[in-house]
Formats: sequence, structure tokens, C-alpha cells
Amino acid sequence: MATIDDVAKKAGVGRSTVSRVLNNSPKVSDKTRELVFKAIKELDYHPSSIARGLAGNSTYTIGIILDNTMDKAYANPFIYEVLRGIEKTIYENGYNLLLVGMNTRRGNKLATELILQGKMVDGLVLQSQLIMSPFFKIIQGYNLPVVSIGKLDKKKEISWVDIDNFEAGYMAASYLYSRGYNKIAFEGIDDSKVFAVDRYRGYLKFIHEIGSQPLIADKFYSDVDAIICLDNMCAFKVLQNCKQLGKKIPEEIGIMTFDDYPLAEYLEPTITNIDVDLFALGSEVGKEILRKVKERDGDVKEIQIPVSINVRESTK
Amino acid sequence: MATIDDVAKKAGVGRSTVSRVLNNSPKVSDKTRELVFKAIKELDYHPSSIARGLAGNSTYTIGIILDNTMDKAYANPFIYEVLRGIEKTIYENGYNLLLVGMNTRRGNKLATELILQGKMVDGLVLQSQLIMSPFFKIIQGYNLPVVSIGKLDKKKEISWVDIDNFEAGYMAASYLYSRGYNKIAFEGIDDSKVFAVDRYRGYLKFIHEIGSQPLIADKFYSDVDAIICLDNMCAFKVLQNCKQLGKKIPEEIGIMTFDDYPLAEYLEPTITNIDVDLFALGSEVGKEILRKVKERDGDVKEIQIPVSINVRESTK
DNA sequence: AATGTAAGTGGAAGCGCTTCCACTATAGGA
DNA sequence: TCCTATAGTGGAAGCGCTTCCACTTACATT
Repeated sequence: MATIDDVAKKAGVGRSTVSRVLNNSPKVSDKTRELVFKAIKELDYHPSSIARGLAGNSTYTIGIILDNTMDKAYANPFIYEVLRGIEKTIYENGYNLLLVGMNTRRGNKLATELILQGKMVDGLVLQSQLIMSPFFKIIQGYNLPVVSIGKLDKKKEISWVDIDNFEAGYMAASYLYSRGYNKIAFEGIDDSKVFAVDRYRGYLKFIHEIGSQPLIADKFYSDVDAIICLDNMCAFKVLQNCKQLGKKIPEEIGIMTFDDYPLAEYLEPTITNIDVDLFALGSEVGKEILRKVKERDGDVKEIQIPVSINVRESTK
Repeated sequence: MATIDDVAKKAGVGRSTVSRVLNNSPKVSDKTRELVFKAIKELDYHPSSIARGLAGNSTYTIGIILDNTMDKAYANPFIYEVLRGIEKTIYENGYNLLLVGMNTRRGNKLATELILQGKMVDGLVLQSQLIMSPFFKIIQGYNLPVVSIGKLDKKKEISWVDIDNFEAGYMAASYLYSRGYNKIAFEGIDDSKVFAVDRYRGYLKFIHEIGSQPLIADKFYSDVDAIICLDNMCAFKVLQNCKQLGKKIPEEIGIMTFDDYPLAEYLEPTITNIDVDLFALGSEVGKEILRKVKERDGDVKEIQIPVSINVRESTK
């Protein structure tokens, strides 16, 4: 295993010069730089992140804390799609990802230790709900760059990235209206979740803009001609109800949901939905944490990922 | 941030004694040990993994390479459920998880570098399909402990952990038979996937044991009274076909599938299935890689996770 | 009393880097 | 011509640990 000294010797330069080349310092002449690169290639040298971490102040590692204790992965696959997006950005920038789970007692302890150790990770990504949890207070003391997956309603001096759920709700309502539906209900309201509240608020805004009142569908869907479902499971139930009631989709009733989950594609009819790009969400999270790590600047960004519409069979 | 020297000073002992305490060396008297522990607690000292990695030979970090380039997380959430199991075991044993994705070109490079750097990870977990990939050859040179998620059909001198898919197939057939079905077909045969082949082989074994011949259902399901579906998407289609054909479930036709995916629970009727415990699979992967890392022994284990049955409405 | 042994301990080297500091050229200005 | 910046470079210290080696005890053996 070649070390930096081997490279230095082979290139006929000093150890610090090699280091400078590795770190893209401008204070190296082109001639020397080439010499060093040649030696690196010949020796197939790879710098040790461990040593770099000890010596300098960067481990090129981002920690990520997942709140996946409770849910089975397929009950809540969304966070993993976000993870994929994060990975991509992180890897492309030459960083590593250290996964810190909360699914054990030790999770908490470990997460804390990572920060206490200071040098283990350069930055931390975590889900918004964890920011409310008690252990997060410990983190705050160590002014480590942090980015939240998911909107923070209270100002917390932390950057966050989320789907633009307000826009999603608005877009769903406005699309249905544009297709000729005008008694549009919203199903599955849930005050406890920020994304749910935002989707509903987006819906509300549009409904008010056209001078209407929000609706909640009754048992027989008799007073509505379209239903926006909070999520896929909700859509699934609404769909089954419609079938039992003998309602024709999309003629008598239009249905929309959010997230282009496989269900939406396999059901009969397939469901029109507002597609939320979780992979893009993850990418932005990655970009933001790297920006904070590299620039070491403190300004807090609130990033919303635009949504798009996926027209299928459940709407006119 | 307290260091080992601070602890040594506070406890009034040498630095190496503190190190011995940290590493559970028996060569420390109880008195001294207590003194050191007290100092550690008072200083809220946490050893730096980075420094330990550089000095010793362990980083207490396991690398995991996910082959998640292509599939959206919800198209294939299974691997993430395995991941949850791995996390749990790894964290409980005081190790960290370094995630290495393949979802970029750099993925390959990085994964290789991790190994080349040698000290970055103590062991490596990867999906069976990656073992066949060209980049795996590079890994082999560095005799790092490796465990495969998923069965390896060819002997590769690598431990693997997988669901007992053969048993799963056998169990499905035998359960249907025990409920009075005797014209049992297998739907969704796929030669290209080890798990699919094993499920089918398990089915075959039972069918032969009762002196029958394997069946493949025709378009109208006229010659069968039960169908074992390779996976949930397959089951979903079979279910829809049955409805169109007006077949009564479970009276006229019994349906079974594998994996207790949410679909199985939400469909009408709900689907009886062989539950494969992917979380347990992950736990075993974690245990096995830690065993190899700690014991540094080379014996190859082949671990099969037992399956269980989940009776729902689609069978008599 | 002299020797041997084992348990316990501290000192120091070294893991592979980064970075500060001191140094040497080289070129430009007086 | 001499002096002074400045770009470029090498040496050495140090990051926080582990581990080897040398050393001191205390006690059992002759």
C-alpha cells in the first residue's frame, strides 16, 4: 500500500508538495504537479481518508440519521428514495456516507458520539422529526453543518429541503378544475403531518380562488365529482368505494393522489397523480449539506422541490 | 474535546493504561481500571474512531455496497428492509455503517478505493449480484472479510445469507394441498433469478412428493384450483384476472404469494402468503460480517432464514 | 538470601496525513 | 548592481490513538 512518502520519493519532491497537489493548492508549479500525478498513477496511490481525517479537519464523510426504527421499509419506502438521491450527490463529490440508524438504543448514543468525536463526520443530514427529539439538543452545541430532510415549520436555523406540498395540493385542485370537475373534495386530512397540512392548504387556496368552499366527501360520494386523496393508501380505499358504489371513473368521479407509487400504475383504472420527485429531493439535500460543509457559511436555506403532474386514467 | 492524554492525566496513569482499559485488556488491575473509568466519565471522553483507525487496525466500520442504481426505492424496497436489519446488528455491536452506492460511475471507483485504502472499513457487505460484477475482482485481492446478501450458486469462498426460498416454495404448495387444493399451478417462473428458481424448485419437490405433475395455469384458469404467484405484482395480476373471469376466491381458486408486502394486506381479498423475514436476514448478515471481522477466520457460512406462513382470505 | 516469574505499568515510536514555518530560487524595481 | 518581493518547496511537528518494549514491583521458588 503506497503512502504519501512513497509518492514523494518517486516524484523526487517533498511530502508537503504531494499533499498540496492532493488538495489542489495553487502553490505548486505545473511541472511539479505533473511529476506528482505521474508518481501517483504509477504507484496506484490512494490517500487514506483516515489519516486525512486525523491530520486535517475533514473526513470527507457525511453522517445521515434515519428515523427508521418503527416502520418496515416497504411501509415507508419514501425515505429510501430520498436516500438514493443523497447518495448520488455525495458520492459524485467524493464524499462518503456514514449511516446512523435510530433503530436501537445505541443509535442515539452513537449518533451523539459521532458528533462528540467531532472529526468523524463533516456534516449531518437528518429527518425533520428528529430535530424535535431531545437528543438533537446535544448536537446543537457542536456547530456542525446540519440539513433537514423535510420542512421545519418553526425557525430553527437549519436548512431544510422538502417537496413543495402546498403547490402539489394547489396543482391537483387546479388540474381537476381545468378538466371540468367543480365539486372537488379532499380526503384524508391529517393535522399532525406537515406535508398533509400543506397539501390541504394548497387545495384550499385554489378552492377559494375560484370562489368555492372546501368539501369533504360523504359516504356515497353524492355531493362531489372529484376527490383528491392525501396519499396512495387513501386513494386505494376511495377507488374501492367507488367500485362498490358503482361510480364510473373518471366520468362520474375523478380521482387524484400524490406520489407515483407503483400502486398508482397497477390499479384499475390507473390513478392521475401529482408526482413528487423524492430522488431530486435527496439530491438537493446532498448539495445543500456539501455547500454548508465546504463554504462553512451559516445562512439557512429553505429549498422546495417543484412537483409535476402525471395524467392517467382516473381523471377526464 | 477530551483526549486519551487528558484521561491519563486525570486518572494519574499512563496513556497506554487508558488504552488498555478502552480495549478491555486483562492486563489492568481492577483498581486502575476503576480510576480510568471514573476519569472517562468525568471528562465525558469519547475515543476518536479516526485515530483508532489510524493507529490500530480497526475502524469499527463496516462498508455496505448497495446495487440501487436502477430501481426506485419503492420498486424494490426489499433491500432496504434488509438494510434495517443490518443496521441494528452493526450498531448494537458498536460498529458504524459506511454506505457505498453504485448509483454513479464514481460508485465503482469509490468502492474500490475504500478497499484499496484498506483501513477505511473492516469488512464489506454486498449484494450477491455484485459478486459477479467485474469490479469485485479488485476487492478479492485484499482479503477483506466479505458477506453476500443473497445466495451464491457458485462456490465463491464467501459467506452468504438468504431467505430459504426453496422451503418457501415447498411450504406454499404443501399448505395449499393441506387445504384441499390439488391442482396447484406456479405462476411467474423466472430462470434468471436465483430466488425465483428456488421457489419453483421447492414447489416442484412437493408436487413430486404427492405424485403429481407441475402445472402452469391457462388463460381461463380452467385446469387449476390454486395458483402460487412468484411475487406480489404477479399475484396482483392473477387476482384481477380471477375477478374478470368471475372466479370465486378462495372457493374456486386459491391464491398464494410471497412477501407480506402491503399489497397483500390491502387487496380484496387479502392474500395468503409465505412471509419472508428480511429484517432477520439483515440481522444475520450483520452477525456474520462481525464474526468474520472479529474472528478473522476464513470459514464460509451459508445461512438460510426460515420462512413462515401468513394465512389470509385468498385460501380456503 | 538469592533468584525467578508474572502481573502491571509507563514511555516512546509510529500510523499517514496536513500545515506551519523556514528556506531557496527567480524576477522585478531601485 | 543590490535589494526585496514572491512563487515554490522541504522539513518537522502534531492530529489521537495502539502497541512494542523496558521497567518495576510483589511474591513464590530454590
